[in-house]
Order: sequence, then structure tokens, then C-alpha cells
Amino acid sequence: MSSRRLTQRGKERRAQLLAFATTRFAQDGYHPTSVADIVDGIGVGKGVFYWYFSSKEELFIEILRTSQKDMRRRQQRVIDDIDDPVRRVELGIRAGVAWLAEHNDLRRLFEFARTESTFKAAMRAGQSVLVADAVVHLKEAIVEGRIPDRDPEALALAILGVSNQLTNVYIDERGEGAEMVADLVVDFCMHGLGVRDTD
Amino acid sequence: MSSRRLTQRGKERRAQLLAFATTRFAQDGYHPTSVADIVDGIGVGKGVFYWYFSSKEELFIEILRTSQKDMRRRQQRVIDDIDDPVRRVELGIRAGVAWLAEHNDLRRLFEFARTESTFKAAMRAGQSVLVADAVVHLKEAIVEGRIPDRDPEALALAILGVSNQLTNVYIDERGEGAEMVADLVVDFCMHGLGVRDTD
Amino acid sequence: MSSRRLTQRGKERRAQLLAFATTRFAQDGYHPTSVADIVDGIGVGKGVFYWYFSSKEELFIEILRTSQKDMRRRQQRVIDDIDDPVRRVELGIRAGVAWLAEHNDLRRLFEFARTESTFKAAMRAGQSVLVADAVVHLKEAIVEGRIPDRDPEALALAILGVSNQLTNVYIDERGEGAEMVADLVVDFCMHGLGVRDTD
Amino acid sequence: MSSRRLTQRGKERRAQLLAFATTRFAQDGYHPTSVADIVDGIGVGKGVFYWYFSSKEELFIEILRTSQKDMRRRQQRVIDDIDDPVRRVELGIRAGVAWLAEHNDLRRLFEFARTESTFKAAMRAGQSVLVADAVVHLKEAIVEGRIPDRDPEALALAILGVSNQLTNVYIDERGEGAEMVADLVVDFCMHGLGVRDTD
DNA sequence: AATGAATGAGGATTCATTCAT
DNA sequence: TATGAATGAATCCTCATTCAT
Repeated sequence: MSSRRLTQRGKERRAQLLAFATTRFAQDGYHPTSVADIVDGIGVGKGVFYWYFSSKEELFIEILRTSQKDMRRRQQRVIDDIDDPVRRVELGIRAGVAWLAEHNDLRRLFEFARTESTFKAAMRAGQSVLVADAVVHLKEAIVEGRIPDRDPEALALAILGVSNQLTNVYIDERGEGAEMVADLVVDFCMHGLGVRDTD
Repeated sequence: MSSRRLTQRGKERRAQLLAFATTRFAQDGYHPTSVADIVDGIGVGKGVFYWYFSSKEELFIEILRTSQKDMRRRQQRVIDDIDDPVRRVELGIRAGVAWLAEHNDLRRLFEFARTESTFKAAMRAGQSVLVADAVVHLKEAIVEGRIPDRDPEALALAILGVSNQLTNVYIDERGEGAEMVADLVVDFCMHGLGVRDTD
Repeated sequence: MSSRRLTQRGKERRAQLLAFATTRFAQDGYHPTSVADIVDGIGVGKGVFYWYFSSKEELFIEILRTSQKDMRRRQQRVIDDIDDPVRRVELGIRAGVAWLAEHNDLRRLFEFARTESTFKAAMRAGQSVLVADAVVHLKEAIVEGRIPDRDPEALALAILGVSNQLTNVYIDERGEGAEMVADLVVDFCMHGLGVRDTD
Repeated sequence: MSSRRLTQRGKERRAQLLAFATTRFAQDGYHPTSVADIVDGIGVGKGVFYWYFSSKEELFIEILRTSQKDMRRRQQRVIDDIDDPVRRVELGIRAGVAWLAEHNDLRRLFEFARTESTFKAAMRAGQSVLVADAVVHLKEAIVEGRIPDRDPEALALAILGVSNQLTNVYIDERGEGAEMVADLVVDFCMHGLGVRDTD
């Protein structure tokens, strides 16, 4: 299905469907949004949907996967040439928060995806990649004596938790700026990690 | 509907419906669980469901509300006679984590409820109560100079975020014990808050 | 599904659905007949269908099974107390042809069912029962020297083939009487079997 | 449509479509096999199908017609220069069985075609040709006193029935050889016809 | 001749909810 | 209180067919 060869026009249609579906899913929820809503929304026939995706479920998983990849790419780019592991963690947090802030829709979809058995697997996979990334930096920081020696995976997860929660509340519910939220998260997490030699 | 006067037997039926629905919602998701699934699961006719609840939605909101109340009651009880505000925060965290650990199902429902517009309001109400509770202690701690002066609401939310995230991962996904997770959360948060004079 | 407890009214509805569906399937074909056609035809809502049957397919298989049982019962009743095995075969043929003649609809469904992989299994099961019945009599006839010793299963199948084919053509296509067709079939088969001491 | 003038390549494509569709129809049934299945199966676009056939139905009828013609041609060739009418019947049966054995797929399609009103007409036409052929020989045999005087059409139909049924079961379901089945059919039918002076 | 894209009516099935008993 | 029966709009999905290129 996903291996169908697409023309330029086809690729655009597919992207259009992904984009529109993302918006609707985020707005109304995955279940409350019907395939009919989606195709009607972009003014095409029902068949179009199934030309590009084998099911509503597949479409959703596709959204989750590409989003997760995109977020990670953003973090990697920012961190790429930084030597200090603690600094890498901080920049990773900031990049993550910024991405979540910019992709409000996707953040909501992530939240939902975690709650339904069908999508749990896909989410766990994506999250474990992010955690693994962070663990690398945290281990280095521990080895270098920059932070106390505690389970790096636990630390990574704590960071993720703070990022998600504060982004959810401050950005989604209260419309604060990404930078301000990033500051909050970084502040809390740097202390939480017990960073030395940094204010 | 909810004001219907119930016999003893009636109350039990109602509780049974709530309990069974909770389990199913948590397991498969709210939408994938049909009213038929619920009544079949406990071996009664469909009418029973609508005798006790005016709709599936109402049932779900009822679950959310009672759960939130229950969790708060637990926290209050533990904190009741503690003088030290920082200690109150810590014990509140521990009580919260313990409750979440014991009510795995409900934690999942909370997660879902946040993602759908229909239930967002109910969730926000409950969460703001918890936050308000914590804010009281945090303000006191700031006034007493026990922690640096930062926005207490932000701090409260950060704590909630860490609690939820670590509980999700360590308890739900990995089956760790509640105490161990509480230790993790407390450790991270106490540092995150910048607590002085506490290990 | 099929184990749902039904009231009298329920049993009648179910029977009504089976009867109506049979007619339609025979008239227009299984695939060309939609569930909507069926429920509209008896003036009920779509849900009714799925209250009694878990799927269109299940309904069809149910029709096949009960029909096959019914036909067999008819043959058994007629043969019950006959001593002569050759006579049993003849009466079996006559009962079979008569049944097929009376249940024109079902005969058509049988034909179709044999052509689709989904229903082949059910059909084969039913046919093998009929063949097994006939084989018993044929073996006896062979042992008693009433007919030459040839593979009884092949003989049984040949009889079935002649019965089906002649019934199809003479009764369904030309509207001849069941008795006349039965005479034809019996005449051909008795000779085909090589019966001795019978004209 | 069918009168479109085709290049060599065009003829091959058409033949390829017919062959592939036949296989699929026989395997899964006419309705369960979609046009998409067919074109995907041979790796071409949908347009190709409708370039060579005006509809799925037309394609199927085309398959039926050419097959029936082919089978008949085979019988004629074998019988061509035989004087003895009974021998002609026998050889016709053998040729028919052999053809059916070789064209397992087509036999199945014939079965299905008889069950749906859309295709019944086409099938009846083909069958009546075969019956007419046989009737010629049977009449001759009766006139020559080789077999008793009974309705030759009924006899022809009975022969067809035995051929179809035994081929279905022995070749399709059990994988027996064509010759063995032909022997069975001939044996049963020669007796059924009441042939004199023949082994 | 051929392709990928699009159509949209129609199909099976689900499900929250209501109703008669 | 409770049941089995019924409703019918809504859902996901299929598919023969058409179209622009």
C-alpha cells in the first residue's frame, strides 16, 4: 500500500491528506473524526483516501511516525557539534519544547496515541528513541562528573515528563511562548539532574 | 439521573458498572469499548446501563470525577497534620504516586480524557484543584525561605508532570514498585524545586 | 452469537430473516443481495439483522447447514424401515429429488455455495454426509450380490450428480414435475448401478 | 469493444488478462475478485482492463463463451470420423472429461455462472449446444437399436450431470487422473443408457 | 496503449440509544 | 428494575468505472 508509486500530484494529495487529518484529529480527536470528514474537508471523493492509505489507522500511525522522526531530526541538528554533554541535554530540551510548541496538533495526537492499545506500540518505539538519545548525553555527563551518578534512563524519562507536562499546560492551555516554557523546563531539569558548575 | 434514589442492590449495580467500565476503558480505550461490551461483560441487559447512567459519556465523566476526588482525599489525609510545607509537598507526591500506582486503570483514563474536547473541561477542573493544593504549600515554603522564589504554579505543574510521566513509564510499562518510583520523583522534584536543608 | 437467548418473538424474527434471505439469495444471488435488501424487505432496521446473525456470511452458512440437515432427515424418514438396500437407494433418490424439487431456492444456493471458497467447506461437509449414507446401502447391496462390486463412493457420487443435474434442468429450467424427474433419475441410476432382478 | 483491431502485443495483453482473470475467478470466486486484483496481479494500470474489455461482466462472459467453444471443438475432433454412434457418445464423454480435467478453473467458472441470473443465459446456450450434439448420436443409437428408446435429451443431460459431478469430486477435490474418472463416467453412463452389445 | 488518480454509490457492520414488556 | 428487541444514523471501506495526461 505504502509502496504505491506516486506522481508529483499524488505526493501532494497524500501530504494534503496527512496535513488535514492531523489538524482534525488534533481538534476533535481521532475517533470523532471520520474519514468522511477528512475527504469532505479537502473536497475529494471517499476513494481518494483509500488510494493513499489502506486504513484510517494506517494514516494515523504514519502521522505519528513521521512526526517523531521530525522532532528527533530537529534535536539532532541543534546538538550536532556541541561538546559539553550537559549543554547537549539543555539544547535537546529546548529543541524539543520548541518543536512541541510549533506542532501543537501533533503533541495532542501523541497524548491520545498513548491511551489506546492500537497505537501504544508505535508511541513507545518513538519515545524509546528519544530516551536513548538523551541517555547517551547523560551517561557522558555522569562519567565526566558533571552530574551525580543516577540511573540515566530515569533521568531521561523525568526530563521528558517535565517537557511534556509544562508544554501541555503553558503552551496549549495558556498560550505562553515556547522560550519561556523552555526556560522553565530547563531550570527545573538542570536542578533535578543536580548539575554542577552551572548556575 | 444521578439523583435517582437507589436501593442497596441498585447502588451495587451502579458500582459494578462503574468498575467494569473503568477496566475496559483503560484496557481498550473509551471509544473502542461499547456499551454492549460493558453490559455483556457483567451479564445484564442494555436497559440496566441506561437505568443508572443517562449516557456513556456521563458514565465516563462520573468515573473521572470520583477518581479525582478520591486521589485528593488520599493526599489530604496524609498531609493533614504536617507542619513543614516542604514535607507536605513530598508527602503529597508520595501519596499521589501511590494512588496512581494502585489505580493504574484510572491513570490511563485521565490520560485519554485530556485528549478529547468532550472531557477536557472535567480534567482541567480536577487538575486545577490538585495544583491549587500544592501551590498553598509551595507558597508557604517560599515565604519561609525553604525554596527559591519562583512561580509556585509552574512548580506545581512541573511536579505533576514528573509524577505522571515516571509513574506511566515505571509502573505501567515496567511494573516497578510504587515506593521506588516515588523516591525517584521526590528526588528529582526536590532538586528541581531547589530545596535547601534537605538531603 | 448464535447462543443468544431468544424469546418466542425473537425466534420468529430469526426464522423470518432466514426465510426471506433464502428467497432473495436464490433469486438474485448471494452477492447481489445486500443486507439492506433483506432488512428492507421485511421492514425492519439494519440492526435487527446483526442482532440475530453476526454476519451475512454466517447467515448463509446457517441456511446451508439447516437445509442439508432437513434434506437428510427427509431421506432417513422414508428409508427407515426398508430392508432391501437397493430399494433404499431408490427411495433415497426419490426423496432427495422431491426435496430438491420442493426447495428450488435451496438447490440454487447449494450450487452457488460450491463455487466460492468461503462456503466450499460447509458444502463438502454436507455432501459427504449424504454420500456416506448412500455408501452404506450400496455396500450392503454389493455384499448381497444385488449390484456388481464397484467403488461404492463413486457410485454414490454419480447418483448425486445425476440427481442434481436432472433436477436442475427439468425442474428449475423446464418446470417438470418432481415425480417424472425422479423416475428419470432412478431409471438411469438403477441401470448405471447395474442392478439385477429389477426391471 | 471486442471488435477493436489489436496489434500482436495487444492480443497478448488481452489473452493475459483473460488467463489471469480466469485463475482468480476460479480460485476466489467472481465477485470476490475485483478488477483491481486482476490488473494489480499482472502489474498494469486499471486503464488497460477497460481498453480490452468494456466491463468485468463482459470479460467473464467472454471467458465462458470461448471455453465452451473450445471444449466442443475438442469433442468434435475426436468424434469426427467414428461411425458407431455409441462409440461417439463414449468418446465424447471421454473428451469432455479430459477437457474438464485440464481446465479445472473453467469448470469452476461454469458452475458459478449457472447460479447467477446475469450469466445463466450464456451458460444455457453453451450447454444446449453440447446436448444437441449428444442428442444426435443418441437418436442414431436408438434408431439403430443400440440403446432402448427413451428421451434422448434426458439421456444427454444425465450424461452431462454424471460427467460434471464425478469430475468435480474426483479431479478437483481428490486429484485423481482424468482417465480413471472417464472410465467411471463411461461405465456408469453406458449402463445408464442401457447399451447392448458393448462391454 | 497505458498510467495513476479520482469518483461516489453502495456494501457490511457498529453502536448509542430507545422501547415494549 | 430489568430484559430482549429494535432503531437507524453513522462508520469504515470496496469497487466498477471514468478521466486527464
